[in-house]
Amino acid sequence: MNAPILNRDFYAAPTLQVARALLGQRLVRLWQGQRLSGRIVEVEAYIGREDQASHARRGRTPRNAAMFGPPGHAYVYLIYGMYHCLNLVTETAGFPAAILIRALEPLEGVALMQAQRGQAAWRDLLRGPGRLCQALHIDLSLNGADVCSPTHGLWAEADAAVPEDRVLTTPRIHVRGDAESLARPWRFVICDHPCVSGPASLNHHQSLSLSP
DNA sequence: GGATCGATCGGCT
DNA sequence: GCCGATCGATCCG
Repeated sequence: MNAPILNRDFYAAPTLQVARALLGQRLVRLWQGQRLSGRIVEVEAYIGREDQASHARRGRTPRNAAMFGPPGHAYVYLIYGMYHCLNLVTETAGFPAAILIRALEPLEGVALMQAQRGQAAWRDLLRGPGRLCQALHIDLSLNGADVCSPTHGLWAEADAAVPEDRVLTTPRIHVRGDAESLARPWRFVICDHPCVSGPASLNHHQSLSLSP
């Protein structure tokens, strides 16, 4: 009696809405018959060709083709020659949009994931887009995989809802682009969650020091 | 064909 | 905070 797998309609919606709705849901990887999973605590949206921080800014290429495909599929790419990043494709075929999964709170298969990640501490196990792909055995073989069915061993399940006052939006981190793209608050995190990979709360000291 | 670069991470100063 | 690892995709000529 597992929770239902999030379906195509869930992903075939405005990307910012999907990004917000993914917080709190459970990302599941079936690996050699074992469930590895974590709660989604940090995501980033990449929307359209006008988004200068998106891989789709220069149009469709072999690497980013999945972003232009139908919703509810994975877009996985290799970065810095050593890590992978997982995105979930949104909206409609032909329009490039996806959500980068940046961090998870470990739930199931913790010992197996730790074995895969050099016995990383619980808090660091899935904290970061490269780390979570390593722990969940996600690589280029999953690029384009349908995540609306259990077929490829990767999907998201309905789980705990996150109340509005627990959600923080910030600009995306570690990205390049024009000032407009960099300013967009398209990063969504669960406020103050220990497994978030970047700023997880508004910094009161900074706010105070910036005030006259 | 060759040069450059990156939605990262871990180790070190 | 800074630096190097490491390699496929992309861009330039």
